[in-house]
Amino acid sequence: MSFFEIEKSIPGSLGRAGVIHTAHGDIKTPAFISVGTHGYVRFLSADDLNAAGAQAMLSNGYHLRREAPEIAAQDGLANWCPDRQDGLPNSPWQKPTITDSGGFQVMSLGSGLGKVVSMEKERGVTNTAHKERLAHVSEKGVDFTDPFDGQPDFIGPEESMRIQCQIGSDIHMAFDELTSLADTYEYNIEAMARTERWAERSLREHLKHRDDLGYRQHLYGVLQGGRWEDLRRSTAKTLGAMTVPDPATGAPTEFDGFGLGGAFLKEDLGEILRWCNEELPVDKPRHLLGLSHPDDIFIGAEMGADTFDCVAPTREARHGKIYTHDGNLNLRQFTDVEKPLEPGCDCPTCQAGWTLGSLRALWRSGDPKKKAQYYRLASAHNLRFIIRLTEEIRQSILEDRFFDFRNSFLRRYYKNA
RNA sequence: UCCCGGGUAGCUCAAUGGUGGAGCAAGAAGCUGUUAACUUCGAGGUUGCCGGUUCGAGCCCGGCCCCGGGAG
Repeated sequence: MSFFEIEKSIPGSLGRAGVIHTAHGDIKTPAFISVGTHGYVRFLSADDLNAAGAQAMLSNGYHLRREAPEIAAQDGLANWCPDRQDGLPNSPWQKPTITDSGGFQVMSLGSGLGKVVSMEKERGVTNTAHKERLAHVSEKGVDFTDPFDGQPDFIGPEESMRIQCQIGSDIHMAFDELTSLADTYEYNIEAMARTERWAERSLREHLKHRDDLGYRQHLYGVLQGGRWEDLRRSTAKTLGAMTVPDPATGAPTEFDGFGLGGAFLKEDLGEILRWCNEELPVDKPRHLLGLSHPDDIFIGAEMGADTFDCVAPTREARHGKIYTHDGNLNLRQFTDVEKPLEPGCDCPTCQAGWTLGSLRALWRSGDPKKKAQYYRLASAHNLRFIIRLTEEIRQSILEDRFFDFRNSFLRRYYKNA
């Protein structure tokens, strides 16, 4: 059985529905992967994730670097009981897992430290001064300063691969450098070429350790190149064709899939994904890193992305944004204890009868336990909303009605925008 | 009844006699491979009341009204 199978494609476009097979279960695509940076999704238990229809969880190699040996000793991330900070009981996820390499932190602790990741042109992004950064890039790798305790850590491709292979996620990302919207064409050439060299080193190291925990772990190469067509097509060809000899058999070995990375302007996203995916091998899965607003998911699915991850559904829930088919609600504005979040919603929160006013009361109370309950209920709702969206996109592809579904969904969702 | 302390934004409190501020709450905006139960932003005032001294009073003086503590 191959790692990835395509079940149906969208006629005339790059999109498809398929299934990824891992040692810890299958992922039916397109799929949204919920983000559990520290090995668990904040304020949601494994049972909550299952109730929301989650198929997989994405954690972070940088943030779990110190726990990695302990995770390996417990047979990998799927079986690991994390020491949770949100008061929920510790229990393992036991389903497919993905880890990011720490490449996002190269930007978020480096050039983007203290800034938001924006897709809006008019926001005018600037880079953080070098001396203020907590991540400094060299050819060898990245010197990080831990944002909490100030401890230094060096992580390069080899270190990232060893960490991820100890964590034992089913899918790893090659160690990459995410550039910011403020970076120039010239800097993107430099960073992309370095990311390609890091990709080869990542693949070489990964092959040494991918079976260390007794099951096959997979590696995705990550595409950068900013908003430039020549860079995107070039790196897609380079990484799509990259091979390294398997240390056991000597057989040329490729990446198992690809991560689509970068900071995007919304208006550029579709074109950039098209450039990448027209060049990448068709039969390998592609993960669009870090996006989940409905318009982005539709563009991603149309342009051939198979999986998505993002902190937005859960973070925005904690910050009072409630997702609905008619657009998002700011919970601050809703006090009606009779009004449902969304009539007919199949999420556990709505099924249990929670309303906008009752959730708002929990959120605005001064009681930490009630607030934690709010975070859980709202996160479950938003997560279910986005997961259901990917389920429906998948179904629409299988039934040959993707564009009809897209048009009706987006028209309603953004009608007030 | 007397003594002491206090009365300033919704709350807790700042403010040499010289343009009344902060934290929290409330309100609004933002958030896209989590430094994020976070960040940003406005708005909010007859300084208990009445009078006096002063160029100028939240502040000093007198009276009154509340609140807390103590004494009897």
